[in-house]
Amino acid sequence: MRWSKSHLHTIKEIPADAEIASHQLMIRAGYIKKVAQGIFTYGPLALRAIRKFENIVRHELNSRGAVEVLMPMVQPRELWDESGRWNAMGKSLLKFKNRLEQDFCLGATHEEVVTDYIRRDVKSYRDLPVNLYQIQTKYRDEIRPRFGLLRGREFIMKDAYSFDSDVAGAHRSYRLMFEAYTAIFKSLGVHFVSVRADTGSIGGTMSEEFHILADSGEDALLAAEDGSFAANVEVCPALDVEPPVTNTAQLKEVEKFATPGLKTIDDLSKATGVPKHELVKTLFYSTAEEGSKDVKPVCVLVRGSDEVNPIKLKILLGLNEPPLLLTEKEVREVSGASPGSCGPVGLKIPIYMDNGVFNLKNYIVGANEDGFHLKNVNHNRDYTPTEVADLRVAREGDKNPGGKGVLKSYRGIEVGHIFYLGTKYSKSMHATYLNEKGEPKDIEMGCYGIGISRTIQAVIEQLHDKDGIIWPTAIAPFHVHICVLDPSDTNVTAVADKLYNELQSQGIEVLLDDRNERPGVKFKDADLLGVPYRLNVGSRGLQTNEIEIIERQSKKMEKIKVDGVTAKLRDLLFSHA
RNA sequence: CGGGGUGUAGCGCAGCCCGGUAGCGCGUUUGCUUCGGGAGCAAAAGGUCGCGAGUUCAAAUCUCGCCACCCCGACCA
Repeated sequence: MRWSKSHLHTIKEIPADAEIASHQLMIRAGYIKKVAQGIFTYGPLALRAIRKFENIVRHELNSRGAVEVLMPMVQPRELWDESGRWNAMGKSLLKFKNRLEQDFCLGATHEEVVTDYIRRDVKSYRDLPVNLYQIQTKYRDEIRPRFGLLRGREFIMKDAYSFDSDVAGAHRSYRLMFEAYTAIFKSLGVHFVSVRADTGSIGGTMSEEFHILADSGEDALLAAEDGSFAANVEVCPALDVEPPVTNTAQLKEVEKFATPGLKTIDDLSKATGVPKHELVKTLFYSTAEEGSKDVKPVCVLVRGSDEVNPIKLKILLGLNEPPLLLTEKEVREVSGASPGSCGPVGLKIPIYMDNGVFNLKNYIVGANEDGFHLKNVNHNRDYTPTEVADLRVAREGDKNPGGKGVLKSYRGIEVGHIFYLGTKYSKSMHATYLNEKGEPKDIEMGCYGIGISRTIQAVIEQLHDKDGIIWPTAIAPFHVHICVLDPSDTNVTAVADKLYNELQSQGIEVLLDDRNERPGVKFKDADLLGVPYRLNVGSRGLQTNEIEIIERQSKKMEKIKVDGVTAKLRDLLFSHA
């Protein structure tokens, strides 16, 4: 591709509305242009990177028996009513009416459409298993789009759906996709991890996320250093390194004492001298469905040093969404006191206790009376917890639930997510098959997503330096970037053109900077765009029949004879594959 | 939706407090000189100051309303 004819435009200045490096670089390098909040046009170079990544994905999926299809972006309400998600998806599903006042939505995900598709054709166990996927634009009406392609409203996604006749088969399909995803992200040459994850609104019982590691990532991850365990903090079991010693202290009498103005655990710890991990925090959550007037409050107890993980509460209570904290007013109605002075004693609602509280004795809690706390409180004497469970947020330094050692924290960008769905959709949408005995059975399903456009930017977020992007060869828009340093020198342009043609004939993708610009401008732009190898073709070097080859990542330069360039690049690009 | 902030030339910003000629840098166009890490000089084009109303002789500037965008929280590939 010749720069002069390719609508490539870079900018020097950092755009004001881009916060993180990858977003700034994509805009500066002209890869993307914002059209509306969270909606972008992909420029020619971005599209090349996207297509390359798509083809890696296709290759790994096809080779494992998945079949590509393409489903509609506009979907009728009826299908979403069948699964119950027309309402359950909430506002992230963009709904609209056509001229006949019929309801439609833009595809945010395709479980409904794909289940409808297969149920029309799959009749027998002989038709299974099958795994269908597509690469397509999705629309989700995100609350707050940000970070460019990392959280867009419109984005390119690969979504795959597996259909099996039994659980064992579904697990095989799941493992196969796990292997495919591992191969896909490995081929990008980035640091990534797979972690245990929450299933969110998709549903299902088994789920793993793939993350590209980056400090600016939105997800907090915990992983053992020996690789024996990794999870999203959302679902990471919280285990104390030192198992709590059985406290054999004598139970003392409950005493009420005044704590005027003490509202936080910090205040209380300072005033009483009791360390935070021996204090008990009392919180209230609403377990009611969204939009319902009823609050259905529950009480949660954790140590003062811990935080409640609402997702664990969601899972424990079998809710669809993580419960929300009660407002101050609601807390007052439930407990009779404001949030700083609440405790479990005397409450008439379910009380869920975190494991960490269980071994405490003679502890301090709020008295459910403003300005007062109780000391020497003990559960199973002064109140009875409904259930004791793991409810706190795990953190760095906690015991590794999968083996030896402790957990370390990382930040990641979620680029892939695989779910075992079971029969959630096949049941509600009546997707059945006949087994060997002629009995109708619900089809076992799995679904598997990769954020294609997000991955492109996540790679940049992990691989860049102060000068620009550093593409891994696998998804680089071009392999080689030729800088024509003296565009008015016919000898220089002749050599550059010859190389351009010769390299392309060998399957090497070349961007030729043939603009009438000074060398410095071209060097800066080459670094910004991030193509793995750069050739400098200039009159100075051609005096000795030499040109320079520079590796983008290391900035290492080597001079080679013109004749040797093609062989050298073939060696660099393809030999170790 | 809650909290904070910003809207002035294609991009990045100043001007606003204290009302009176719309400015700077980058980019763009033309010419000359330059030519290996974002060149120099000269000239030029380009703006309903987010939108609407109000106050005033006079509003980018003061007041009110609306809109858009950005940042911090609850969702997700």
